[in-house]
Amino acid sequence: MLRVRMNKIQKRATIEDVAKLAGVSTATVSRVVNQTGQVTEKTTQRVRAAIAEINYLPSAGAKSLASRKTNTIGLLSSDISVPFFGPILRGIESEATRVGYGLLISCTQSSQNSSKVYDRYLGPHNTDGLLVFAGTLSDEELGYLVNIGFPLVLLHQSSPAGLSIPSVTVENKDGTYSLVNHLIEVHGCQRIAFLRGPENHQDSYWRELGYRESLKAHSLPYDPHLIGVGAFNQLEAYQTVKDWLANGLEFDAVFGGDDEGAIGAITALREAGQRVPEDVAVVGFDDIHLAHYLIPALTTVRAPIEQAGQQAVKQLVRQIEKEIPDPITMLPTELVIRSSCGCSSEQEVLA
Amino acid sequence: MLRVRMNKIQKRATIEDVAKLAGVSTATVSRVVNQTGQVTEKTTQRVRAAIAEINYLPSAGAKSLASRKTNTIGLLSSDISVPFFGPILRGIESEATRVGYGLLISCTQSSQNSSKVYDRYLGPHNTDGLLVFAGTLSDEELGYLVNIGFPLVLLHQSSPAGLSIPSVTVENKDGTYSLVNHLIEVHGCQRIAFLRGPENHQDSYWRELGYRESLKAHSLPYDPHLIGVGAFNQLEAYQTVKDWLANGLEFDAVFGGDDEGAIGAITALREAGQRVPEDVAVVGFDDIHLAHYLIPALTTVRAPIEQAGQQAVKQLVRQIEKEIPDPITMLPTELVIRSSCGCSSEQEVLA
DNA sequence: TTGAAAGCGCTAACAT
DNA sequence: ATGTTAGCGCTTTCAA
Repeated sequence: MLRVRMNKIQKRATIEDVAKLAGVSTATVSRVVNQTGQVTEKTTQRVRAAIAEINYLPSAGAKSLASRKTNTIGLLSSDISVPFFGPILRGIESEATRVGYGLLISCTQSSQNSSKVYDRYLGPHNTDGLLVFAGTLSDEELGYLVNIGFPLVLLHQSSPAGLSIPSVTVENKDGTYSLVNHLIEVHGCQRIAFLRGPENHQDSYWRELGYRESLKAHSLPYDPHLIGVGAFNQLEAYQTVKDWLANGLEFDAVFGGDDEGAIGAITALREAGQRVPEDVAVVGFDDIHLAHYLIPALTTVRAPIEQAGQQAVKQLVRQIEKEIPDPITMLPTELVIRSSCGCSSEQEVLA
Repeated sequence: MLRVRMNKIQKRATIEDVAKLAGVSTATVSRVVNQTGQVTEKTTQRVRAAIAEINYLPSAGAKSLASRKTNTIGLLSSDISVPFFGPILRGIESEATRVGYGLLISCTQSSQNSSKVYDRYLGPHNTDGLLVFAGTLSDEELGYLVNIGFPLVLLHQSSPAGLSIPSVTVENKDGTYSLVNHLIEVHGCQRIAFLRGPENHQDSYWRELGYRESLKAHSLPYDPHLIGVGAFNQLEAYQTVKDWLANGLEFDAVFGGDDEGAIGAITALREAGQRVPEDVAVVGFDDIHLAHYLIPALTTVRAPIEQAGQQAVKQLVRQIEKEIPDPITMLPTELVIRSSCGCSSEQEVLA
């Protein structure tokens, strides 16, 4: 008795129901729904009314079967919990919605079933194109997809040689260049240590380049002793700096490679009784939420992550619509000066 | 000349191609793909070989059209960038993948088109069920969906009266109760201020209840003057505490309502020259990433967010499979004691 | 401007 | 154990 009217297995309204109700053919309903072809204003009204009346919503499955288009894009990411995933997803979602695409997402621990393209969760069978985060698909898989003409955009990773897949990234080199310039020009740093990111990581590569170019631009020597493993990871950075300190390495600044690396460095420095920034300046990259709240607040580089997501979708949609995408989209970064470099920053905790 | 072999508009392999290649009927291919019905080992092999050879992947659209099942669940969220979105999404994604469902996500600024259920991005037309974050769907919309028998799970929000939609949340009351107990029992706090969260927010409600129960359990009076607006927001919390201080309100502890509120409180206290935790203890709720790094490190309450995501998917899938879901899933929280309450916490920056 | 009808690629009876 | 076949709900020529 508690389950009155529970058995309403009424199937959902179909285009045919609408057609019948409006007294037109399904073709006409399709025309007004998709705004394709000419339909009298009057007919259009009737159809719309019918649609509203029975709460009609076109079946996505039937639609894509008939039109060979899913109107959905896929996002492939290796780890959803990287700090900038939120902002980038936000950018992707808003842009996808804006241009009328659904967003299907999936995490993949890469290098597992690397060549089994055919049992992927995301692909030509359920999406019109894929946004591929760094490290989620092997070159082989990418090659396969490119080969069958499937739209792809690389995020935070440039295209493997051979395949020319459009990619969108941020200006790592420029950002680092400005950052290191600041250390040298404003704070007079002379021996700037650098905590390198993970091997084979594009960001690491370009940041190191920016670091070197800045040194060169100021006629400062590149000293390999000042280069260590940071791996974009607090603990590794901490260990490296601790070792440096134990070995008596001299330096007046540390670029952590990223903000996590900078935090690790600060921790090590502090444990060794060094003051930041008085004794050693420390800077990071990424401007994670936390950077703002550290004491001292971290000087770092900010990238327009959300825009990167939007751009990626734009480039992908271009391909889906058979237009030519930009081969590379490189978003500008911005220096965020706080206190850890030695600048005195205003109270910005509640900025 | 640069575009050799560009025109490969070869359409994707279909089940028929596989059938032909393997010398069987499409029904048999369907059987081996979906592991439904009996098929000889030998035939199975042939089919699998054919599938692998032409890289066959069943069209999702055709599949759902024929089977009336999308094998996809939808996630509706109002704001993708709340701090715990990462972990919860991670839980949702992993569980969805585990049970063989795709994940479609969409953000909705609620209270816009509130009743236009039929032009929603996510719904019965493209998903088998929806995970609904607090504040994304109006009661009316929820009612409509419940009414047509569409599987729903509420996240971080309990069911509106009338509709009995399964929900999964965390133990806000218990968590707060333990937290306040700690302040009273361990640190001897007597006048504990409370920064209330947003109006009509479920978390606010239960946290306040936990706060009051703890006071009562220790025969401490409930003083309305000690209750203020925190709104789960740094700035608001900051203002409130600043006002309190200006007005000479006396208190020996502040529960920020959440971690953001706690941060706002700490800022205000510090500006007024008060020391935390020596003069005033401050505690939060959520254990955001940042909590760990604050100075002093924030004592707070941690919820198993990722598990909440998993549970939500589990409950949703139960409904999709016509099983009975748990009406309410309440995940336990855990007290995280650091320094801001007055405890001396070990160095845990690199924990 | 509108309708009829042939698929789209798959599943699920029903046969065999 | 396997094949035949009738849809699933939509789009899209082609006619009218």
